[in-house]
Amino acid sequence: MARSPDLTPAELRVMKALWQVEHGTVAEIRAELGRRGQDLAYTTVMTLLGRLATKGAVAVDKDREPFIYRAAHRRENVLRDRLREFVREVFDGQADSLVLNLVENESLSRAELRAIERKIADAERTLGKTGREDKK
Amino acid sequence: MARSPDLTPAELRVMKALWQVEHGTVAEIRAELGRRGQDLAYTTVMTLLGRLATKGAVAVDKDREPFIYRAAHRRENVLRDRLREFVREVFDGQADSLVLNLVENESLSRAELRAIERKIADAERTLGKTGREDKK
DNA sequence: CGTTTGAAACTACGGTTGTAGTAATGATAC
DNA sequence: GTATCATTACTACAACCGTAGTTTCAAACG
Repeated sequence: MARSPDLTPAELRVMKALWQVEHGTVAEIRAELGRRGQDLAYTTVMTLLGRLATKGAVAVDKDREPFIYRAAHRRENVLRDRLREFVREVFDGQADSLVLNLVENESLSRAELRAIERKIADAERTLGKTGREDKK
Repeated sequence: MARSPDLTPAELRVMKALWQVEHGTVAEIRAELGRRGQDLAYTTVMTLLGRLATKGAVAVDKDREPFIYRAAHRRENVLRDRLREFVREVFDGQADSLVLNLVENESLSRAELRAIERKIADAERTLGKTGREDKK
């Protein structure tokens, strides 16, 4: 299912700027990065975009100049994959342990906790509907 | 409060082996890594332990030879810090968004969801007790 | 047209990471 | 006590990362 490519931290920051602007030229993406407190030389942004293009993380429209860049993967999918990876590498796949960690160490406001409770209720209902049972 | 040092993926794997064995020689740690499917040359493990020692992530007892290594930070603290970092870098600090992501994308069994609900209830009670209000 | 200019392409470079080989050294086994 | 073995110390090295400079080129200006 078209795994989203591995991104370095700097590359991820570029992707975020790109998701923000939807699509744009190097200059525009650079400007967005600047707005986010990440000031990079024009050529640095080019280098990063070039690397991202090589990885297939961004698509480049070279018909018009300056080239127009656009993300090749949806933000939510990339974040989902990163999270999966993180859960595996750091929490040995124990997603629940990660969540408990967050719930216990402040990190979440009351409203956020409520929102999560709601989602959990939904998720449990879905599990019930599909007859899915507990793992292991 | 003594931030735990930055660890590369390979270094983290060594730390995990170390936490598992509590303390040990290079050979012992290497064996534990092997048990976890991570076969490395003896000297590679040494190199990593050396780097970790330089960073202050492990303490070395050089009184007896072979040296005895031991983690300088508690596992839970290191994981907590890694998680914090991850939430910031990938989810822009939106811990709730991360959790929702997990709850929505399978990842959690029914039992795990229940456990989380319990923890949330606890957390909300604590928030109430301390009179802490929602952020923002 | 010759020149400036904006952008793309290519090159660079020091630091980190993962992995390990070689050298030195001290303890061990005969 | 000398050959062997375990351990540590030092060195290596290619790939990757973050950052950016230099070169090239084509269009736009005047």
